[in-house]
Amino acid sequence: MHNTVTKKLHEFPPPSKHPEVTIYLCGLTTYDYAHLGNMRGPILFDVFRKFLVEIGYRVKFITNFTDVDDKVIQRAKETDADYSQLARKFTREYLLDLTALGIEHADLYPKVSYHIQDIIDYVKVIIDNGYAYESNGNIYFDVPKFHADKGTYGKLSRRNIDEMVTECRIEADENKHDQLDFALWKADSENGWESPWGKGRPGWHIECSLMSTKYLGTSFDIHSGAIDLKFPHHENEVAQAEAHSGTGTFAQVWMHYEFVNWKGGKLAKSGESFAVRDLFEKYDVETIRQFILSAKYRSPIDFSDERMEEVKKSRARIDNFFFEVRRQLGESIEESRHNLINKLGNPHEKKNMSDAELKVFSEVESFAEKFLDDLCDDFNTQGALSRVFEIVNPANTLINAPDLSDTGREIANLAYLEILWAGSILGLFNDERDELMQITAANKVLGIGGIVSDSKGEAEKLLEERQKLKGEKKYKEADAVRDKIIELGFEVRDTPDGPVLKPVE
RNA sequence: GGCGACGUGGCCAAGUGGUAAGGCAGAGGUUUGCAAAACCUUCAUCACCGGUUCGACUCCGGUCGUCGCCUCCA
Repeated sequence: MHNTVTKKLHEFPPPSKHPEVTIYLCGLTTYDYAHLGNMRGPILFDVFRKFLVEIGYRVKFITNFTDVDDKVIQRAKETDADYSQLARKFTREYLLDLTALGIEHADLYPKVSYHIQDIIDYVKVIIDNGYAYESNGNIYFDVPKFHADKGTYGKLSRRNIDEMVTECRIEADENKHDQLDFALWKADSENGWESPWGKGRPGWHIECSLMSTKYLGTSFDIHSGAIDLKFPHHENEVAQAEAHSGTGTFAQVWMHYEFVNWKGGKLAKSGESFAVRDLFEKYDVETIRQFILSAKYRSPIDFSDERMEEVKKSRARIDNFFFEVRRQLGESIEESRHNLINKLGNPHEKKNMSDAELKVFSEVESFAEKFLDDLCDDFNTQGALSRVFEIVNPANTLINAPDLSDTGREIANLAYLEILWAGSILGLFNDERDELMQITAANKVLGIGGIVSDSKGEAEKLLEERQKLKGEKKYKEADAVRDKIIELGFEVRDTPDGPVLKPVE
């Protein structure tokens, strides 16, 4: 894993941590619908967790909700709403989006509003330790003092504190001793809670220090968030946690992912943006997930309809392979990868394979290792994804061969199962049984009723008609019938075994 | 001004000190009544300039360019 602090790759998780790893991801401020950028973290960590579990770890994954915040309060004022209700609404909506995207729930979603007393206690300790002071009902973190004692402020974001004072754009505040100081607690008579310093509410950074360490311990394995949180948010979290615990061990690894950009700039709720759920109408959730996974997490990724169409098309190749495997194997499809690997992998079986079969088999056989190796390499999802396409080609060659043998059929079957297995980690490549459920999940978010018309029966009738016309060599008429079938949402494929219908997305 | 990331074929995107995965698009071909699907073939010397090295796209320095953060933006 790449660590932001060292800018180097480190072995992760450290062997001493086996078998449990602890992860904290900075979550969402709940004042609006989530946009696609907000989903990069959750999608990445959904895959990362599944991957860690696959290679034998137990994962404790926590991501928070910032439901007490300037932005929430401001939005509530603008819309004349109660701010805690507003926060609850968007928390709920966000969870629906996560579900629609097939993202496994975190182990815990702590909210700021449930941790006010904890935060007050936490701030007290920092004050007692001498790293914070009170000023007109506000509590500020004393950055210069902390830095003088520990010398670590700016370590994460590689900032020089002396230069920051002259160059930074933080506005001077009468209450602060120093420009760099930041609020741990803000006086707020209107939306505040009682505290030893009067009515107020937590500053932004304190919640994450408190909630991460409360549930994961003073020192935990990964702290993650988008790149823009590196400074000041994460830098301040480190300072708070160290000022609180007195030790220099907060997160072992800092993992920052890049932005999702759109039209040359970043997606942001404050700028031009769109809600992720708006995409559900146009793209199925796997397309969205595959798009996010199609670049490394440390690179920015540009969203556009063109990109999404490309993803969709590439995905269609896999679907077509699945379709062909299911069509040809039908009932005889073997469900266990291990059975097939054991059977096909024994020397006797190998001896009877043709050269072509042997070649494909060895590629399929080594797939899983390559796939996991890529993910092991700083979570290279794009590399892992490309492995899937690497076995689709040879497997397609096999299954479409006119002289397909039983062995060849089994090898193709194995390739199919390997891809399903990879998909279970990536949250992709569900076969048709699950497709309907996902559509339903997305539709629930959109409030669309799940009406599925029975067009298949009709299409089948038309297909028979087309066959008859073809037999009479009335090709024009046959093509017209085919057009009708396409209108019903099916493709017609003429296979050596006769025509078949394939539902179009 | 400070800090950070990045610049790989028409587009997107991995990767590596020893001559560049994968996807999309393009061209040609096999198959097909046609189409669809599939397969085969074909398409780059890695922004530029220096340096280190037997050898660099990969390491170092510089130049140019793009983007982000420094504003409670994921």
